[in-house]
Amino acid sequence: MIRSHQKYSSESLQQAIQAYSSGSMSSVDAAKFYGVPESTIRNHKRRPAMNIRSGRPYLLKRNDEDYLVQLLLDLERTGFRLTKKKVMKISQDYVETLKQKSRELVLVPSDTKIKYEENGGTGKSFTTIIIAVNAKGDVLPPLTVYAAKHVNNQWIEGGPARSAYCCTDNGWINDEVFAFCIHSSSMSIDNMSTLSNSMVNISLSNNSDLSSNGGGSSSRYNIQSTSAVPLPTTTDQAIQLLNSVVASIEYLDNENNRGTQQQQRLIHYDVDLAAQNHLLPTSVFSHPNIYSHVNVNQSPSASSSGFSIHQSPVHVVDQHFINDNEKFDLLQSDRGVLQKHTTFSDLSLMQMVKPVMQNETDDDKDEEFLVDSSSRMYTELNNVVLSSIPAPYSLSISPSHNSSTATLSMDSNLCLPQLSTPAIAAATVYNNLMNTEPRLSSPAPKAPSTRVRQQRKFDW
DNA sequence: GTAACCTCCCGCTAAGCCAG
DNA sequence: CTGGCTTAGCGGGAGGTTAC
Repeated sequence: MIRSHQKYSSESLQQAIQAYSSGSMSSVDAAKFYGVPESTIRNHKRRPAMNIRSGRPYLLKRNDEDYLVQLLLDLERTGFRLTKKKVMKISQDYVETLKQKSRELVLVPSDTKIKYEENGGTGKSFTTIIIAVNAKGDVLPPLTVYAAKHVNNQWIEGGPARSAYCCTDNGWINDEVFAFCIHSSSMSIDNMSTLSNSMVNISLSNNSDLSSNGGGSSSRYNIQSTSAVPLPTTTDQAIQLLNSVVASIEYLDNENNRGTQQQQRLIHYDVDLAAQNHLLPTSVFSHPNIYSHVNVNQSPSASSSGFSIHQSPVHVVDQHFINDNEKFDLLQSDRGVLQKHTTFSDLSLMQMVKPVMQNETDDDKDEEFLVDSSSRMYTELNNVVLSSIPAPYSLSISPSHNSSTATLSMDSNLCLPQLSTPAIAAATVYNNLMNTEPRLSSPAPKAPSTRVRQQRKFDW
């Protein structure tokens, strides 16, 4: 028999149950009067806990569900990047809270906040802090890149003056942020940028017309011209002050577990190989001039900054011939012509990062970060002498040092993990660099690894 | 690889039926 | 008339399938 399902209203059923329960009507009379099946009326009297509806019960009441939705929307508006996992976690906690029979109400100050995430949770939520130091020792104000949609005002508290803040989806720098960094620093970087194993000659302008000049579709800045000069890997590692990964990446693969020491030995092997070929020094900053293969001269007409690099011994490499698979780590000069080679360090580094990235994908498909921070070790550059090259005054954002050299001193008392916010961490490092008096010294042995890259920490 | 869609199962209520 | 049994219908969730 096909049943007609619930053609009456909930109010009619409630009134019928009330009439039957009070004894004013029999179930038959109430069924006829309110149009509700008599068995349904009797069922509700027999089981008062029954709900008036069909199907499985909802997990949340309408009001509770609306509140949860509003909460998530508010979090998004405040710049909190919500991933699927975080939404699930918040919802689960919310449901658990509602399930508690006794909900305690407390009175707290209006500025009391809930610490949702500490130390990045899984260690994959990073905040990038970029403090640029040129070879002369000039320091640019920090750029802090948060993994969020909008910069929260609380995130910039304690940061140094003139520092810049921005957001990306994953907290890593990208092309747009790089251009923003350069633009916000109000500096002309003509002929003065060293990136990823190459010295890149970039000229930027804030041109809104991108299509006419081949600019990137997503970039607001127009790179007018570029050229690259190959540099050794060691140069790149030394100049990347805050992210100097000295390949101390441990193998996670048990079968190929070699450990940190072996990785460092491999790097040393790479450096020794370069030394045998009479190439650039093993320790870049210990060399009198890191651009020993490049004649750096003042040129009043070469660019607006009056600074140019004459690179007669080095062939300018067209950027279009550079791709991710080609590195310019070794420059063999014995034949009179510099040639590019993919070095052992590149190969080993790629082999090390690959399993980490694979594990990352398996462990957490929701997150966007590719490298597990727990498998990376960062090495500070302690008491490293920055060699001098002539630089235009326009590049000197900080008070210029009269000396031709500056010592980059990273104090061991910079307890970055104990700092509360990335902005304060940036201020600590930045102020330390600014207050360091230049002095000549030989490179000191590398200090024990310290994670300079501060994990995102919410402590509001 | 991922999102959308479909199917099946399960929990719950609605409703018909019957015996007392 | 009432209580109890049985089954249909509703809706959520898990897992599989399919399309992009």
